[in-house]
Amino acid sequence: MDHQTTPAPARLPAGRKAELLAYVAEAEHATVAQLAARFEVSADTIRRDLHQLHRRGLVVRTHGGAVSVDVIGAAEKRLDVRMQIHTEEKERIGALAATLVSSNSVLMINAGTTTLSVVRHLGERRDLTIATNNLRIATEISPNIVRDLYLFGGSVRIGGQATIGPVSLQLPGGRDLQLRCDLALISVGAVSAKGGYSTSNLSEAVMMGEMMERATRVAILADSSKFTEPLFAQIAGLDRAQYLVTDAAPPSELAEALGHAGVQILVATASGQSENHKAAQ
Amino acid sequence: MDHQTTPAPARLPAGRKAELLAYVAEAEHATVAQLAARFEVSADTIRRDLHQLHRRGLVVRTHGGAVSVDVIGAAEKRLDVRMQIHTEEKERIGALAATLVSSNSVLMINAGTTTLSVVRHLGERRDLTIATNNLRIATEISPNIVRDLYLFGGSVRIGGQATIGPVSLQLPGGRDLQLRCDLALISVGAVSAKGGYSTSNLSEAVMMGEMMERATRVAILADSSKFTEPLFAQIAGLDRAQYLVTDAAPPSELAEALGHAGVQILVATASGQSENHKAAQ
DNA sequence: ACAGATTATGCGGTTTTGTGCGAGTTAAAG
DNA sequence: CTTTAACTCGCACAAAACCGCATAATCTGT
Repeated sequence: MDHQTTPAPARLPAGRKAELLAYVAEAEHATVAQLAARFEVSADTIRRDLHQLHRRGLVVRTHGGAVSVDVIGAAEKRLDVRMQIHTEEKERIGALAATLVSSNSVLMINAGTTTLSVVRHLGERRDLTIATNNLRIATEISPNIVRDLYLFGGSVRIGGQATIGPVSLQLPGGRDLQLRCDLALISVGAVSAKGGYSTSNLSEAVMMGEMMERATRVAILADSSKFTEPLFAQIAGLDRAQYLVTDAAPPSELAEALGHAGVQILVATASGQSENHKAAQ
Repeated sequence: MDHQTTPAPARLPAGRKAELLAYVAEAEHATVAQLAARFEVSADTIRRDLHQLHRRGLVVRTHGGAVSVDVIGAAEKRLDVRMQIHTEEKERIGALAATLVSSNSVLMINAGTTTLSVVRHLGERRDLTIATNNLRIATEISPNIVRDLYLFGGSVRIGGQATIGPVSLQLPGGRDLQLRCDLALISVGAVSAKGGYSTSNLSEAVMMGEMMERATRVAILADSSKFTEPLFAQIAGLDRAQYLVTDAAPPSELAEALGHAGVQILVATASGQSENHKAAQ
């Protein structure tokens, strides 16, 4: 696989980024120096490009270069079926979001790997009441921290470990009860100034919206790759949440919109633990 | 498993970690010295890499090297299965009960290890519709054999991998639907001539009863240790089922009662054949 | 068309990360 | 109990990343 296509004279930034993405995708991995030489720009420019592509989730940035998302996906998928991509960012977000949870409170948690990582960090809490549509929570949670665990019934999303259905429970006795909770933990697909919170699956969007409506406080979980254009189905406007837990400060426009909507932004910095930096490998 | 792919020509740190992970995954275990030679870096670097992968749960660190999570995962799973007293009898019962299931049919399955073993033997079926309160089914079933999978919501029984609630589903739209199925697979706690089918948990008994009422045909799964006195909560009378799948012929008094109730007794023998007892009236 | 604003790029600084080496410590094996 | 191998910790050095700023290119509004 030779990449001697063009000497790349004067090209548009966007065009270069597209080629850069194609290059990384085909070569599976590339170093910054390599790319700088190939496109005849400075290493700093390559870094900035890769940073953008990383934020859009098209590439995984690493120290020294970048690797294709398929590669990391394939590598992790091969042996990590039970524990989906559990990256450093998601763990940090989960740990920070867990600080919003106090003992004896009532939670609603939607499906998703990010919310699952919150559950892993609830070690000190006790007597929680949790209602969720996430099947994995039932298997991963420690029995010590939970008083009651309820699972919303419905259709099981194939592949995903979640159910799709209404946010309600009919306990033996027949009639439907109105449910409330202290805190809803919702992992969304996208956060944008224009489109608010959104995701790509309509049924899931409905569920998330219902959970949010039943909650006294709402925390949105979204890593920085979710700061993009709105996706297919809008869940709610920005002002519907009290907290946004993420791993990097949102772009200024979005930050301003969130501030205007009264959303408190919690950023999980890497400094907490002296672990590795970006999502490696 | 030949790993003579590359002599490792100046790789990215992250890229090396990815390959390292793949190497460990395939070889199942590897020593630090081995990996250091393979990737042409110092043993210290390998140690640091393994430490990071360990923190992310992708590998298990041991003295001298690391082992793949699959291996220990499989070991745990075996242990897990053993914990459920996953005897050969139950597997035989599961295999035999699976013969009652035809493609394109609609099943209701209750919680329990015996019913779970039925699911493992459905390999050839296709386009099944399954409704259950068993969380394990959602994770263990192959997506190829199921068209739709529904989970009854409710309280999650601690320790047990099952939900407790009414046998109904409210899909988005609001109102409750009447459900029917072709076959209900019910694993019970006891079968007796006097007490019919019974179990020790009241809520579960209610669920089993509801599943049976909604089924055209009912198969009871019970190994021979269940031919005892009735337990706390009666589920239904003997005549409510069409089949009893077990691993040894019941005592004569019970066999007679079952025959009188019109129950066909399927015995899974050690040789894999099924004896077909239709007790004479 | 032109001035101002926005974006993109490169450069020089500092800071962080990755790596190897050596000393001291700990764990496994004979 | 001894001995060897592996681990931990601290340090040093180099590469990479980050930050701020200056400059060039591009876009926008009148």
